[in-house]
This record gives sequence, structure tokens and C-alpha cells, in this order.
Amino acid sequence: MRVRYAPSPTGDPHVGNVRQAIWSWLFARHSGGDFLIRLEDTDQTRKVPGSLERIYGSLRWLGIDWDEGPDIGGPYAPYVQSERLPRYRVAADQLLADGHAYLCFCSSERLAEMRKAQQAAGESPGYDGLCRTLSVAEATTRAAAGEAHVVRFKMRDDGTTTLVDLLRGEITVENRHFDDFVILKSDQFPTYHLAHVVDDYEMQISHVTRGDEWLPSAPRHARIWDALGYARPTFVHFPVILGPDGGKLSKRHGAKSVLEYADEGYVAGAVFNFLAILGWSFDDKTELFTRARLTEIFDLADISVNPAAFDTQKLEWMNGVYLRDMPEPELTALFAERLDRDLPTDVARPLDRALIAAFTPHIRERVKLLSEVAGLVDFFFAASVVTPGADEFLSAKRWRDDAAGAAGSLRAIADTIEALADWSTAAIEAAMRGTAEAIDEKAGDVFTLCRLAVTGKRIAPPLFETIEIVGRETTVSRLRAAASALAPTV
RNA sequence: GCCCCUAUCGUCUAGUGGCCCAGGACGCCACCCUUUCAAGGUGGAAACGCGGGUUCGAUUCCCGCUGGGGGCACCA
Repeated sequence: MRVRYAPSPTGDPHVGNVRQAIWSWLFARHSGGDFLIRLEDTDQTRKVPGSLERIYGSLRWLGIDWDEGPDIGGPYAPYVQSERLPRYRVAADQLLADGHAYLCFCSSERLAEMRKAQQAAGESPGYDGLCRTLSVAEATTRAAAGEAHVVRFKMRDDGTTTLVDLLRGEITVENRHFDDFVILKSDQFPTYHLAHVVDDYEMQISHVTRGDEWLPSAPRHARIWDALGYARPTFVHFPVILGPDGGKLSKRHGAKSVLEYADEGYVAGAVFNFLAILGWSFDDKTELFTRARLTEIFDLADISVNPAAFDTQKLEWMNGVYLRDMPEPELTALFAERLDRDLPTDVARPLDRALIAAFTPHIRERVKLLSEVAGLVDFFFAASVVTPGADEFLSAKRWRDDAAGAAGSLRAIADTIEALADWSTAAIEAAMRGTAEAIDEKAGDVFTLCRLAVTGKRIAPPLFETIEIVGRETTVSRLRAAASALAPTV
């Protein structure tokens, strides 16, 4: 088995594209076959600088490796189409010599007018075959004289073309629905149609995997393989991915590149897992798989052919699962790296690694995205928290009309904490509960005030653990500061 | 307009003629746990697009319609 991922350098690969790479890679690795990268850059006008590096980066991030490619070469080098021009020329000449193709001198102006007329008449657009009637002698003469021309493949006739797609079975179409399409452009570059056939053949690709959008033109490719005398490969057309709304995947709705997902705090394992099972399933219940496991069980035949909508919520859930299941040291490292990036600059660097390790177990199941971490734990780092306004403290029913009572409770807890002998989560909890009882308040009501005072947040990691990590001194001062803000006089 | 692909809960899917008054997951709702929020546990609502066939019997096979997606470039 030899499979290739053949991106065009037109920007960052989006998720649909990447899923194709994942499936192709999984298929190759499953069968012990080769996986290679080939750059399809025959359109000189659409090149985007840096694309190739971004493509490599996306693949590497996901843990996809390749056996041959532009960067590492291989037995069929070069792996960049713009460096393989002579090969396409040879193939085109062979097609010309065998009568499967002809030179076309029609100008783009004539082509445009023709199309316009066809559409006005309600006909389907397509080349009318004018130059097909030219004698070989005349065509050769005009070309030799330097007249601009393209090479067209003789596709249109009375017959039918049948091909087999691995996922859909046999597909037969009538050739009259096709026109004679261009295989070699006037700039001497091949079109995709010719280039990929020549390359996939020469590179011994066994399974031509690609997006669904190629299905309608697959008959063209089948005809070229035949005309060139090549044995056809197995065609596999992958479904597209739809946006969350079921419409086309667009930049608006998360048609993001995987690199952007990395940026937002998704981990590679989750993204790989999610994309692998989007439109593919192993059985009726399993959804969480490691890369290794997927490699073992992946089968192209289990892909469902209808387009799947990208479910961001499920991806988030899965990312949370990956984060929770990760070994703690690894998670701590991830948090540290992320916090270094996200925490405000006034927090001194390097960040206290021991501190991060201390709170990691308490926030790991509260985080779905790495990008959420900073907002959850910033108070551990700040010298003083931004104390919420009084209305924040008094929003609970118990304290609504009792700022003095709230301040008093805070002071009582501060006194308790200050005098606490044993500094442990259990001791802190016991003492705080005892204090609440002693001042005849409900524990929950008091804890809410403390949470606000110590973390500055309504939603935070568990209180007692948090206090233990924040430390006695800081806790007490934050408690007293909040109390003073609520009721200046004792 | 023409051509191709496709059709199970809101979403991703299992299902390959009877096991299905359709199973799992995300999401949603309720309850439990609980110092907040999560996580976790339990339970619940939620689907075979429509019409014809074929068959003793169709979610499963065939046809049509409708819906969805894609394609009709000297782009890939």
C-alpha cells in the first residue's frame, strides 16, 4: 500500500483537509504501507508563501510522519510538481501521439464568449470542440510558429466511463456530459488532471485518496489512466466536513486550521481523535482512541460517505477528557507553558513551577481548553487580588442587606485562619466550618464570601485547597481587605 | 440549467430483511453528590424525510419525489 497526501500550497490546511491526511496516514500505517507528501503547486498564481511549512507543522503537531516528501526526498523525487514539468510534457506528447489529445488554440476571450452564449441558451457550459477538427499538420505548424495553445484531452464521445470508488462502488457516467478538458496549460504547466495521474502512477500510489469534490471529475482521470496505458489505482473519495450549522465550512464557523486549534488550547491527541472519528466509526460505542489504537483498527471501509457537521462542543468535551486523563506531570508542564504565555506581564517570570504543580490537580477537571487556565488561576500569582465590588459580595440572599454581617463573618474567618495551628486542607476546612457554626451562619454563605475575597472570583477551584496553596498570610490579608471594603469600621 | 454523491435523534454515528415500539456519544433536561464551578453518578426527552414497489416481513433492497452536499476554469 502506498498512499499520499497531496496538498496545494494555498494557505493553512483546514480541518477537512487534515482529516484526509489523518485517514490516509491511518490507512497506510494500518497496512504497514508508505505514506508520502507531494506538493501540488501547478497553479503558480495561487501560491501562498509559507504554506508548506504550515502544512508540515500541522502534520507534525498531530503526530503524523511521512516516509517520502519534498523535505526528505525519496525514491521518486522530486515531490514537488513544479519540479516535475518534463514528465508531464512527455505524458502529454504521448497522449497527442496516440490521438487521445489535441492542441487547442482558442483564446480565453473566445472561451468566455462561448460559455456566455451557452449559458444564455440554457446549455451546460463546456468546450465546444472547435480545435478538435484541426488537422494534426495544421496544429503542429501553428504551434511551431509560436502560437499560444493548450493541450486538451478527448473526453467527449458517445460512450460511457465506469470507475470504482472504494466507498461507493461502481459509478458510470455518459461521456457526452463532459467536454474536452485542458491537461497542459499554455504556460507549459499541467492541470491537476494530468499531473496527479502522472505522479500517482510514477510514485506507485495504490490508493488515490482525496476529497469528495473530485468525484465528478474522477471519470476524466480514469480515462487518462487508461489512455496512458496505466493500470488504474483504487479511488477513494472522502466526504467533506460541514460547518456546525450544516452549511459549508467557512472561516466564520471554525474552518480553522489545526494550528489555530493548538493555539486555542486543544491538545493534539484530542484533535486527532475527534477528526479521525468524524465520519468514521469503529463500533456502536467506542469513541476514545489513541493514535496507536486507531492505527490498529482503522479501515477505510468504515467511513460514512455523507458529509458530517463539525461539532465544536463535542471536540471541547473530548479535549476535556484528554486533559483529565493526562498524567499529572505532563499536565502541569502544559499548564506552565500556557500560563507563561497567557498570564499578564506584571506577574514575575519565570513562573513558580511548584505552585503550578500544587494547583494542577484541583483545576484539571475544571478545564476544557488550555486557554481557560489563566483566567481560572491568576489569583495564585497576583500579589493582591482585584477585590470584587461590594454588590458582588452582597448578591447572595443572606448578605443582601447585611454588609456589616458579611464583613464580620470575613473577619471571624480571618481570625480563625490566622490562629490555625495545623496548616492542611482538612484542618482549614474543619476550622472554617467550626467558625461558621460558632457565629451562627450557614457554611455555604460564609464560604461564598471567602471565595470572593481570596480568589476574586465567584467561580474558582475548591476553597480549602486554594487557601492552603495561597498561604496563611495572603489569605488573611485578602480576607481582611475585603472586610474593610465592606464595612470600614469594626 | 446539466451532472455526480448522499439521506437514522439538534449533532456525530451503530444497524446491513425479522435480534429495533432502533443502540452509543456530544449537547439538552431532572435528580444525586457538593463550599462555587466543574468532574462523577442515576434517570429522561429526542431519529429511521415522503410516496410507491419487492417480500410472509422492511431503517435495511428497487424506483420516484423532496432535502442536503459537491461539480460543470488554461484552480486545485
